[in-house]
Amino acid sequence: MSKPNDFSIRCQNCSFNHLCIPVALNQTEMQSLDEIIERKRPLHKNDQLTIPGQKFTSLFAVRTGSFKSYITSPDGEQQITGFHFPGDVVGFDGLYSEKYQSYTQAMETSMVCELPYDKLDTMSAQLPTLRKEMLKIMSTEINQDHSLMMLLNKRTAEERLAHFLINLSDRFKSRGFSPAEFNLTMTRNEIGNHLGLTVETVSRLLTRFQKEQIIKVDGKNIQIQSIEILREKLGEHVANKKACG
Amino acid sequence: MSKPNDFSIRCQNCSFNHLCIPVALNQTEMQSLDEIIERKRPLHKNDQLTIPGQKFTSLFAVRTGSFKSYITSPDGEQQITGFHFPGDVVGFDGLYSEKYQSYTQAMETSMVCELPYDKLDTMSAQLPTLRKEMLKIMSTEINQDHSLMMLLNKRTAEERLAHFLINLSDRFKSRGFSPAEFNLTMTRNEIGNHLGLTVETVSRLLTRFQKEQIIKVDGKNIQIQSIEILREKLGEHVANKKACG
DNA sequence: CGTAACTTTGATTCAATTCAAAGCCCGTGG
DNA sequence: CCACGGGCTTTGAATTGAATCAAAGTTACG
Repeated sequence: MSKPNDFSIRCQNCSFNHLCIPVALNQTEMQSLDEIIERKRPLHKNDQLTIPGQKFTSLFAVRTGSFKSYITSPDGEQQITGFHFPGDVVGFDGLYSEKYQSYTQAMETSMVCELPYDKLDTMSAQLPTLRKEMLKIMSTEINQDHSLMMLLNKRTAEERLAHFLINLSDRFKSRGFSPAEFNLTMTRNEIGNHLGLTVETVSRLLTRFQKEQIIKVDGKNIQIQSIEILREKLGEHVANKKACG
Repeated sequence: MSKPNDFSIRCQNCSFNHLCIPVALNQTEMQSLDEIIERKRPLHKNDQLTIPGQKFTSLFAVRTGSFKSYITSPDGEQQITGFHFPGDVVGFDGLYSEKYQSYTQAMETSMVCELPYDKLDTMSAQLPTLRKEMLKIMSTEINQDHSLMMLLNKRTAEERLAHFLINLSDRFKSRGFSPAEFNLTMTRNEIGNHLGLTVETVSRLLTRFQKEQIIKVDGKNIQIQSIEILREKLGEHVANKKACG
C-alpha cells in the first residue's frame, strides 16, 4: 500500500508513542504493530478522514496536525464531539455497526497512521497487552465524554472555557509542546459548538480573560499567564450537593 | 462463589440475551460465557454496585431492576451519566486505570450477572466474536454519549425531555415491555440532572405534555398517548446549518 | 488587493433557573 | 388505624446568563 520510503517513521522513533497505542507494548510487540501500520500521505485542511456511513476498516492515529470530529442531526445541526492531536487514536465510533458514525476532518495539514482493524484484531488475539490497550483507550474516551457531560450540564460559560483552555494546555504539555503558549487550530465558532456556547460568548470570554490578565490573546495565539487563576475558575461553585445518592 | 442453585438462570434462557453480550455468540460460545458468570444476590434500592476508586474486577450485566450511573466533581456536584435496564452492561469506565470511575446505584431491587474481567479477557483471546462484541458495546456507549452531547448543547428543554421519553419507550419496547406505558424508576430530579434541567422544569414540561394530550402522567406512571407528536417535537428546529465543515 | 470568512462589540430578548411556598405521597411508629 | 414527617412534586413569580440580533472590524489567502 503505502511506500515505506516516503513517510516512513516507525512507532519505535515516533515522538508520540508514549501517548499512542504502543504505550503498553514491548519492543517486539511494537515491532509487530509497526508492521501492520499504513502511513497515509498528508491530509489537507478540511479533508475528511472519516464520514458517517462509510465502511469501518481502520482506526487512525494522529501523527501530525489536528482534527475535529463531529456528528450531525437529521435537521443539519452539527455537534463537535472532540478535537484530536498527535498520539490520539480515532475511529472507535465505527466499531458499532461497522460504519463510521462521525465526520473526522483535518483542521490543518495533518498526517495519520492507519491501523487496519482486521489486522489489529488478529494481533490482539495473541497480545493481551494490545487487547487491553484498545479497551483502555475506548474507556478513556467514555470517561472523557462523561466529564464533558458534567461540564455542559452544570457549568457556566466561563467555567467551560476555562476547562477547555486548561485541557488544551495539559494535552500540549504531555506532547512536549509548551503548555503556556499555543495556537488554536480551531475557530471561535468551533470552540463554542463543542462547549455549547455561541461564537459571541466565546469571544467575549476570551476578551474578559485577557482583561483579567489570565491570558493573552492574539488571534489564534494564546498565552496563558496564570494557569492557577484559570484553575480557580473551575471550582468556585459552592458545594451544594444535590440529592442523587 | 455464587451457589448455582439459588439464582440460577442461564444465558441460554435469559430473556435479555438478545440485548446482552450473548447476542453475537453461538450456542457453544454462550455456554462458555455462561460458565464464567457469577450470579449475584439481589441489590436493594440505593445499594452501590460500583464506586469510584474501587478496583475494577468485573463488568456487570443488569438482569432485573434498574440502575443509575453518576460521577461527582471535587465540589460535590453530581452528574448522572446514564440509566441502565435489563440487558445493559455496565462497568466499562473501569478499564481505564483499573478502577471504576463512577457510581452505579440500584434505583430499585435489582439483580446483575457479574462478568469477571480476567476470565472474559482470556475467553476473548479465543473467541473473535466475543472480542468484537465487547468493543461494539463500548463503541455504542461512545456514540450514545455523543448524541447526548448534541442533545445537551443544541436542544431546548422540551426537546430534551421528548427525546428522553422516546428513548425510554424504545428501550422498554426492545425488552418486550410496553412502549406506551411504563413506570419511571427515577425521580424528576434525576431526570433533570441527567438532561441538564432543574426539577421544576421537568415537572412543568410533564404537565405541559399532559395538557397537550401527548402523555398521561400519574406520579411515576407514564402513558404515552402519541409517540408521533412526541417525535415531532425533536425535529421542529429550522435547519440553519451552522458553519462547521 | 478583493472578498469571504472569521472575530469583536454592543443592545436587546428570552428560556430556563432561582426563589418561594404549597401540596402530595408513602412509610413508620405510636 | 391514623397521625406524623421527610422526601418528592407541583405551581407561581421574579431574575438572569447566555442567546439572538445587528453591525463593525479584522484576517487570510486565491
